[in-house]
Amino acid sequence: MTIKAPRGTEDVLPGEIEKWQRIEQTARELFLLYNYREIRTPLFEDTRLFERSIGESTDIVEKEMYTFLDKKGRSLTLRPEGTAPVVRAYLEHKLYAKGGVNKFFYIGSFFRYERPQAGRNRQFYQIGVEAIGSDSPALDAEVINLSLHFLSSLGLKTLHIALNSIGCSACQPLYREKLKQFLNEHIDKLCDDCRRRTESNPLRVLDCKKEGCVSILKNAPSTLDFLCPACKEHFESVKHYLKMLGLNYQIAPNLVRGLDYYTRTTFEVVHSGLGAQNAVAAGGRFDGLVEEFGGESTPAVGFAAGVERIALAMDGEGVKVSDGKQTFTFIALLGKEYLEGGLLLLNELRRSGISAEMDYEGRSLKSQFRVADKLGVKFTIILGQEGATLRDMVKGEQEEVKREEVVSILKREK
RNA sequence: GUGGACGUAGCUCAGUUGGUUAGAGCACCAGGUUGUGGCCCUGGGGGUCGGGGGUUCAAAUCCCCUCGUUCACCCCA
Repeated sequence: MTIKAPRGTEDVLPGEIEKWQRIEQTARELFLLYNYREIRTPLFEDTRLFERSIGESTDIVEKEMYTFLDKKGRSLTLRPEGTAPVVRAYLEHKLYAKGGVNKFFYIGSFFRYERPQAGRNRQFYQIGVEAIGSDSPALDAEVINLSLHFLSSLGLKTLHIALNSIGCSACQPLYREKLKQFLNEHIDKLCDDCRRRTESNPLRVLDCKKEGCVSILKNAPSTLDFLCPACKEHFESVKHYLKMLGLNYQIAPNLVRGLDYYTRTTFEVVHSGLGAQNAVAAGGRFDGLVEEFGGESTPAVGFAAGVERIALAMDGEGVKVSDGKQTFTFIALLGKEYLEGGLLLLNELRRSGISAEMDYEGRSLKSQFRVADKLGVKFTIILGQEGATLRDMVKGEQEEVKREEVVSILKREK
C-alpha cells in the first residue's frame, strides 16, 4: 500500500459514518422544521466569486484556496466556504423573484489548504443555513437559535454563544479608522502580523491571541461603541430576542469573522473540550453580499457548523450512535453442492425485505456458524439435501422446517 | 507557514548500554467436534520496525533528510 489519502483528507469508515449520518439526518429534519430548504451548489466555482466575497486580503484567499486552471484556462477554485456559492445561485436563478425570505441549507465538503490538526482538515464538511431577504433582528435570533437547537439535538451540552456586532457600511469604516489610529499609536508593541494587518485588515488584529497584543487590545476602542443608531438598535433587538428565547450569550467585542462580507451580527458557538479548534458553528449577517454580486441590496444572515468538530464533540460527550449492523439471517450450507439452493433462498429473503448473508467460500459448517455469530444474526438457516433447519441463535434452539415455508416463518419473526 | 512530541503486525503496545531467524495481547484463518456459533484448547498466516541515506563488523535502536500523525501557533466552521 503506497498510495494514501492526501494529507488533510480522511476516509469516514463504517462504524464512524453512522455518526455522520445522524448529524446529517438531524440537520435535514430540523432545518425543514424551520422552513429551510436544501440547496446543492458545485464543488468548484469561478475563482473571482471567492476573491470578491471573502476578501482579497484574507488568509483564505491569500494562501488557502485550491485554485487551478481548467483545460480552457479558466481559473476555478474548490469552494472554501458555502455562503458565496449560495448567494451566487440565488442571483443566477433569480430566486428573489419569489419574494419574501428565501431560506436555504446545505451539507457538503469544502477545501482549504491549511496545516491539518484536530478538527481541521483540508477537505472538511460543513452544514450551514442562509436566510436571504430580511434585515429583521428576529431572523438573526432565529439563526442563532437554530444553530443551538441543532447542536443540542445531537446531544452536545457544554455550548456557549459568543456574540458581537461589527456594524454596517455606514459605521464600520469610521470604527476602522479609529481602530487604525489606536493601533498605530501602539504599533511598536504589536507583533509582526498585527503590524501588517493594521493597514490591510485592522479588524483582524482584534483576534490576535499573542500576550503582548492582547494586553494592548484591552484598551482598544470597541466596535460596539461606534455602532450607528440603526446598528445599535438592531444589536439591542437581537440580544432582546435571544434573552426572550432563553439563550445565554457572552458579548465578545473582539469576535471578528475572517471573511470580509460580514456585517452587524457575528456569532460563534463554542464547545468546551475541543482544544484549539473549539468553534463548532459560526456565522453572522452579510447584508452587503447580494449587492456585491450585482443584485438588489438584500440583507441576509446565516451560519455554518463543522461536521468533524460536531463528531469530535459528540465523542467527547459520550454520545453513542448505533453502528447500524442489522443482518437478520445467515444461510449455512451443508456442502458446496447446495450453493445454488442457497443463492435462491438468499434472493427470496432479500426480496422479501429480510436482510440475509451467506458464505460463498465453501467453508466448514463450523466456520459458517462463526461467521453467523460474528454478524450477530438472529436466525441461521441450515440448507442441505431436503428441507431446512432453522436455528434460533439467541435461544440456541433449532427445528426442521419446510423449505418453502422458510421465508414466511422468518417474516413473522422479524 | 512556525515550533514540540511521535511513527514496530489489522488494532493496542513490548523490544534492555546498537549484537544472531523482531515479540505479546486482541483480531484473523484452521483444527479439536464425521457436518452447529459464542467459552476453552491447539496450531497457523501476517511486519522492507513510515521511506531514503549515513555511521558501524553489526541499526527497530545512533546521525541526517524526507513523508506522515499529533499538539500548539496561525487560521477558521
